[in-house]
Amino acid sequence: MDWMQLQRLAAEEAAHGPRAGPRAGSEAGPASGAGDPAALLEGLNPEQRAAATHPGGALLILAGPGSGKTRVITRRIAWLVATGRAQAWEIAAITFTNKAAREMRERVEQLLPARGAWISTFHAFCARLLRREIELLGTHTRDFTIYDTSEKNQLIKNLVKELGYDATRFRPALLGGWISARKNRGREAFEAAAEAQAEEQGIEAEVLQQVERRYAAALARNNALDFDDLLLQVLALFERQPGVRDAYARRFRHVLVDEYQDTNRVQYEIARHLASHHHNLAVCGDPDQSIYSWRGADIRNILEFGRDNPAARTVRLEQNYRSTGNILRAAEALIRNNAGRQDKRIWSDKPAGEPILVCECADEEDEAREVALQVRALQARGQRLDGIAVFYRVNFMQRALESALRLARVPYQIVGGLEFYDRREIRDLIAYLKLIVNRRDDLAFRRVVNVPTRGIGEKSLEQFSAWAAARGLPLSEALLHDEALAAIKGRARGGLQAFRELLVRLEPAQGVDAAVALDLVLGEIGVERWLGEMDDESGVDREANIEELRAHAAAWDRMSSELARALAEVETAGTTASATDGAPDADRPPTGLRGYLQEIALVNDTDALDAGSGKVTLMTLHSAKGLEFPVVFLCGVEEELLPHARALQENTSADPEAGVEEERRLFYVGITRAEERLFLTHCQQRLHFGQTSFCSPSRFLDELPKEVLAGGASDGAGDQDDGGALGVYEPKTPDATFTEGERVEHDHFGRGTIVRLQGSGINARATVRFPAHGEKILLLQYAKLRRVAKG
DNA sequence: AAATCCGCGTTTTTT
DNA sequence: ACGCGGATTT
Repeated sequence: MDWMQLQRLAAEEAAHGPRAGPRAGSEAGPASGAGDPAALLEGLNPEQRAAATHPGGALLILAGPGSGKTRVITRRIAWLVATGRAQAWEIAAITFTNKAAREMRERVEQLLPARGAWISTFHAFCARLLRREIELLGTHTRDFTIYDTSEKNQLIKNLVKELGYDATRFRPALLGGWISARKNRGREAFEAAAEAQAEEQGIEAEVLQQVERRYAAALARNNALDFDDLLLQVLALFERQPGVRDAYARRFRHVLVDEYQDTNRVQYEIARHLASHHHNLAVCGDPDQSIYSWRGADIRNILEFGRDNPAARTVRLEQNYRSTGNILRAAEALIRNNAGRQDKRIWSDKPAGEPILVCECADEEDEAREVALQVRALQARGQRLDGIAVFYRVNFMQRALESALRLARVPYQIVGGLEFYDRREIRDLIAYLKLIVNRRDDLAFRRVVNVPTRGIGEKSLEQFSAWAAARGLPLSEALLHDEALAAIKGRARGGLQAFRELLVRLEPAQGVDAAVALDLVLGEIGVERWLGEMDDESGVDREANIEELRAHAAAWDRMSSELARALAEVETAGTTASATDGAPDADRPPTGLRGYLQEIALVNDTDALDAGSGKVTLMTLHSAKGLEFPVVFLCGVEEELLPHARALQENTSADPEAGVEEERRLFYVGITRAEERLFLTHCQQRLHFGQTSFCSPSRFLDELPKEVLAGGASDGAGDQDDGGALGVYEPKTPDATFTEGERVEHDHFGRGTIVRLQGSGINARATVRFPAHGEKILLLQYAKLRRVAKG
């Protein structure tokens, strides 16, 4: 989200080289001894060391939460290079999120002078590979566009309409989901299931198939790939072109895959192909943290790794260096309720620490206020805000938390939750950029052909696109034919002509830096008029957004060219191996406009959260995986939310617990992010779709041992004064000062009657009906209410 | 072709 | 409650 931050980062990077990672402290050890193998192993326990120094062959690292997994992988990479077992560029390390990739890259760079290892997500890895090789498949050029989910839905919607179906009944997002599901899991295996499910929703299998076929064709026509295709096309390439497969398999002497429990079938196969020559495949993961089955992740990949690779060495990292005893105990007690897991110990020699606090709140506003107040209290006791995280199950919960934090003047940053790219002006500009790079992108064409308005309406556009379709031409190419325009009448023809000339003028932008291309577009389209015609009474500052985009693009240009320079040095200094040996010829991440587009397609801007930001971090539980914070708040620990109602539906008859168990793992992931303090909150009621619905505490709360909870049994120590903890929490005593129905007086509103009392302690509130002002909800802590005599 | 109005789905989770 | 898309106006 914070674009200025990225810009600053870029500046720093240019000035001082890579900055310290979020957990810089943990890598203090061998920084000085970079390249010295012995120094690289400093501070590792025997298991960690065994994993880091496994010489080759298959390696399975079963890593409990907080067991130093990232540390082991980064040290391993450095160790492989330092001991001459691999060149940096012969290593592929694959992560699941961009955050993880970024962190790993930074930490490896601290240990290792040489850059050049491919450290990225599966998707980024595949995109990079396809930029070089996709033309071998014959369907796309290397300038292919990557469609994100909303672009994909838009395309599907167009197709549904073209087929003459009603897009409200056949909802594009649903269709897209099924198409994606089919691509990701074994295609045949899932086919029947998806169709059955579709039928249930009143969508005929035939429609699904039709749309699916058209969608695949449209992607090819537009020279575009969706997220799933990035993976699938790599697999197709490897399968159809064994030579290419072998070249990469030879080149990547060592392949490492993190979060292996979350790989899907396609990713599994890609990893196997990559390791098919040297067989040095190291995977790392924790079956108890598998939380992506909805995305096709197959937990069997990790459970059966040993079966796939009989010679595999298994290393278990069980010592937890992160959390206090209480937190760890809670996590362990919880996860034990999952059936059929390998019994894995996690242990720590840390003291029990503070108890876990469970807080019942009246509603989501109350909950958010509670979090804000606790944050302030912690801050007053010297807790840094960037050591605090707030997690929630679903994105919509973000709102209440945000507004409470804003009200309490607590600075915060949000991870995930798209926002920025959803803004119209940003999407328009990006569509222009995409169209410049990939002239076949009809989706982008349609988006911007009338932006700013050129008098081109739906009717004339359909007429025009019919002409193009009849000849199998992309829209931007059809535009060059006078014959196509001749058929269009009125104002629209002039508009199309103007657009044609515009595209011609934008042509030179193809090879330039992103910021330069953006400026060219902005200069050509006439920002004034464009902004003028977008309704601005909503108060959104579109000009500022555009400015942010420019700053972001400029920052990216600087960073990528810097990186390219560094890599060029590696190349000239390093080996002269030929291309057939998989040497890093032309092996640089894309730069310029093309690179920028790839970047923003794959990297959510909010991935770059800043550890030194001085801000509280908000994110979903899914985003939280792999991170750690001294203080964690976990909100909405309620039935229907955690476990989520939808997950409960997915308890199939075959596996009646599957849905709940994944939700339990999600909770487990959340708990184990906390180092010192953990707060769990749940509400009595919550606003859902504008309606209040009642909530009961999550079943998972009952699975936590009472002894680790504040106010829990035994422990002897005074839970009651609660001061044993940070002294933060107010005891939950009912506020006896007022009773419902009582007459009270308020400084501002005058006299009224208490309708309702809610909450307690610092959250005690009264709903008071004032004759002159209606009903008001007052925080008793602040509102000075006086009891008045009746009559 | 743009402006306004109405009804419906939204809220799992991410690349 | 809200925003989007479709349908209806002007």
